[in-house]
Amino acid sequence: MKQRATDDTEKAARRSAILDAARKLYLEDSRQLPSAARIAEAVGLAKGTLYLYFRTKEEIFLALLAQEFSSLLQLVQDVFTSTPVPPPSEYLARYVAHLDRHPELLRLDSMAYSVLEQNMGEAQLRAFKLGLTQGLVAAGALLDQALGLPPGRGTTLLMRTYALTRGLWQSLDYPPAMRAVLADPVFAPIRPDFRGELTEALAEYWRGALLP
Amino acid sequence: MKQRATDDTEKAARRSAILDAARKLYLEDSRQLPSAARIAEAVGLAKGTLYLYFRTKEEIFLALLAQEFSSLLQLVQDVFTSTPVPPPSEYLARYVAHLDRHPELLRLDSMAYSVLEQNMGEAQLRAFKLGLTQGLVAAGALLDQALGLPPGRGTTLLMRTYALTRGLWQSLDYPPAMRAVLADPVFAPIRPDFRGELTEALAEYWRGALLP
Amino acid sequence: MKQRATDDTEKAARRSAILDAARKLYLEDSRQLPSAARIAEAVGLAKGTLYLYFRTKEEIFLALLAQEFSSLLQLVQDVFTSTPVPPPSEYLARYVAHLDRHPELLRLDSMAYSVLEQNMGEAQLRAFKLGLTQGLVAAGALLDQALGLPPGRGTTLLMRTYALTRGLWQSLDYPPAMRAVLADPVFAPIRPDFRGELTEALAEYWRGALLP
Amino acid sequence: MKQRATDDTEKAARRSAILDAARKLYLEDSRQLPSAARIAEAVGLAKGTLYLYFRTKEEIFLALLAQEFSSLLQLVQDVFTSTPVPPPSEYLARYVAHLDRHPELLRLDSMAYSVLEQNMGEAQLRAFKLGLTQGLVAAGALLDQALGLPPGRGTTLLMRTYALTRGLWQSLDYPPAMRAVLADPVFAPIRPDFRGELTEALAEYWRGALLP
DNA sequence: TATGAATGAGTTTTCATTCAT
DNA sequence: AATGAATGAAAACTCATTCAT
Repeated sequence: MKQRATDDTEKAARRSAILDAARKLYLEDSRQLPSAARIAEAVGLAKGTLYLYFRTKEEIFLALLAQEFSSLLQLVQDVFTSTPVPPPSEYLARYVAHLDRHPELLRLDSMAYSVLEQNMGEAQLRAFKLGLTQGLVAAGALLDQALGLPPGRGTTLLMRTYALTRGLWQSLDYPPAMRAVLADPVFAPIRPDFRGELTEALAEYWRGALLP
Repeated sequence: MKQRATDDTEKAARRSAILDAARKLYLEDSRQLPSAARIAEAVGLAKGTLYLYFRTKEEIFLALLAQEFSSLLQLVQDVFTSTPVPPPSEYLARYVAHLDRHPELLRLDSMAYSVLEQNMGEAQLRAFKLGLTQGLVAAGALLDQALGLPPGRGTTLLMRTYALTRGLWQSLDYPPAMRAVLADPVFAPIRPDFRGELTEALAEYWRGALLP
Repeated sequence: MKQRATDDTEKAARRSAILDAARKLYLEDSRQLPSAARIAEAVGLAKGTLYLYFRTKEEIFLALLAQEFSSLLQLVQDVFTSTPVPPPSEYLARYVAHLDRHPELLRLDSMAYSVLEQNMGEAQLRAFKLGLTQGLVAAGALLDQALGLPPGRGTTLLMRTYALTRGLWQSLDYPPAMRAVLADPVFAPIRPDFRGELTEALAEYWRGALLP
Repeated sequence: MKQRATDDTEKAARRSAILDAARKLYLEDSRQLPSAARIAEAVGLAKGTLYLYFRTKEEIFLALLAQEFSSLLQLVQDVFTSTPVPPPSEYLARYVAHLDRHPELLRLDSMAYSVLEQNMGEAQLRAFKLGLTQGLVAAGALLDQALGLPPGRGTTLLMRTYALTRGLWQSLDYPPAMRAVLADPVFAPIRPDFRGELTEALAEYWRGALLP
């Protein structure tokens, strides 16, 4: 990395490096957002420099989340613009696989509700939410087209799909400290196998949703 | 309230008073858990006294959540032990209505993921989770019986139902600061009408899940 | 000092101990207010304990200043309630001596203008100023009586006396770094002898003010 | 303004532009010195450029103060070199009027004590103080001549006059937050009318000082 | 000369929890 | 059992100044 990021490309790279460091640190201990000091140290920048690229620590977190959502939505495009159009089940399979490869996504998202309250300007929240919505609507439109759904229906499907995903995650993914607890047979009925449970639940939901 | 709680009834009453105060305070500002000092003041006890009834602040929060879940599961019993057995749609309608009357439930639950990580002993988490599971399994069994489902299926249904609920809530309920933002027409596609959205999504899910 | 200050007397003593430590530390380096951490360490209390006695660091500073002013005004009483009533010149001599014995007074006061802006609630400022005014008016009334002045005149005299004092101090007392500079003969015309200069200036002012 | 200041005239102009911007910004909010970034922005220069003209931010502040004092001393010349020599009262009237037209003077000066401590090299302080002294001595000499005073007496008079001024200002000018407070009748005895109070106090002082 | 990206020191305050009374 | 005084860890952010470009 150059000593100074002077043009826009270099600046974007630096921004990106900060996000990468934050993600990495977060995965090491996802009980809490890494401190600004640790992130700075990990990127090899001074604390103050972080604040040239993000106005608050929460903004870093939000940018990370935006990246994650963006790549999740990208999947819709990847799947439904290929020909012949694959069946929804293929999308769901790849969706689950994507979440598996990006364990930070649902963890970050599950902290979002608490974090967003704390230190975010309305404008920043709006921008974040707007970007998300636009991506969602665009992906939904693709779905409408590929599956011959009425306009807007794809967006709804995607949103409910993600809602079910997030809800299940929070029921089934427990902090390390909790893992031991869940091994106990009394917990069998809630089978803490996120991937299998998600696959099945989504299949049920989509079956109901796509009924004529 | 007596000055000193000597017998078990009095102690339970005091415990209960603490939880009531905590719930009330939380509803006044659900962006964060009320501080131990404020709760104490609201119940009319000294700060230290709180710690005679709960080991940590998070334990108060967890006890509250347990109460909420318990009353939500109670609904299953209320509905499915009546004769003739009402159709699932009635359960769903009453479920949605219950959530409406208990706005603290989903808010508390949405903070749980972050909070539980922070300051909970494993034993306490286990106890909480165990109680929840037992209630869930019992309610699931009732469902199995009433609807003639295979054993364990009711539990699964209830868990997925709640997962969808929680996931949608987090997508659609935004902090006061965010409300204004969501009013913007660009956000129309994600219709921030939690109740309607939930009703429809649950109907779809149950339709898919109950298909032969 | 007891481990815990339970009654009001002990609390007042603790408050006082904090102020004493703050004054001592300030005199050691009057370029800036000592940090909360250093004060706490000096009194032998935890940082947090300071905030049980004062709401902000600035409040400590203000309380200190209030003490100083109070003892300065006390002097008026000491002098002008004795019989026979001594001449004003005696009061002035003792006034100058008092300032000499309390080097922190004028230093603190000279920082006040900047500090007060920073972190003070209006209510606290008001309380401070009000106390000061009441003390000033009471002392002024004593002066009126002792010297047979028209009502209110004593207050005015005292205020102007202090104004001249503070103004001269700021012209003549320079930070250690500056001392060397002032030794230079080119500065002779402004004779950096605060005590002498003050004595003479006050004599002139009072002469003019007490003319018939 | 040219892009690059190459000769001395251009450099002086740039220096002057910086001071003007600093003064303007300071008047907008005199609770604190404007930040280097804001000054740079206001002049249309980069932050770094400021440091080509002033070594520290405090040096900017000091240069500003020097300007102000210089124009205040200029008044002595304006008044006492006219013929016939006007009475001291006229000088005092114009002195008060000047302060009225230059609200930044006393405000800046009142912050000086705190600020000067913090970040000034001894050499810079010396230069500042020296300039001030020379101006004061020169003005004092004019006074001696005009009023037939013993040598050095004029300098003393001016210094004490300014001391009284500064001291009264600090007693009577309060930050905006304090204004509301002072409106309260309990504060009447200290009549927060700087101009009137100053006029009267100076009259008394000069009367006493010019007595035979 | 001018720029502006990078630096990094520095400090208050909150609040869950403990424990002397 | 109840009190409430005492504890102390923990971290974001600003902004004057430097120096690579």
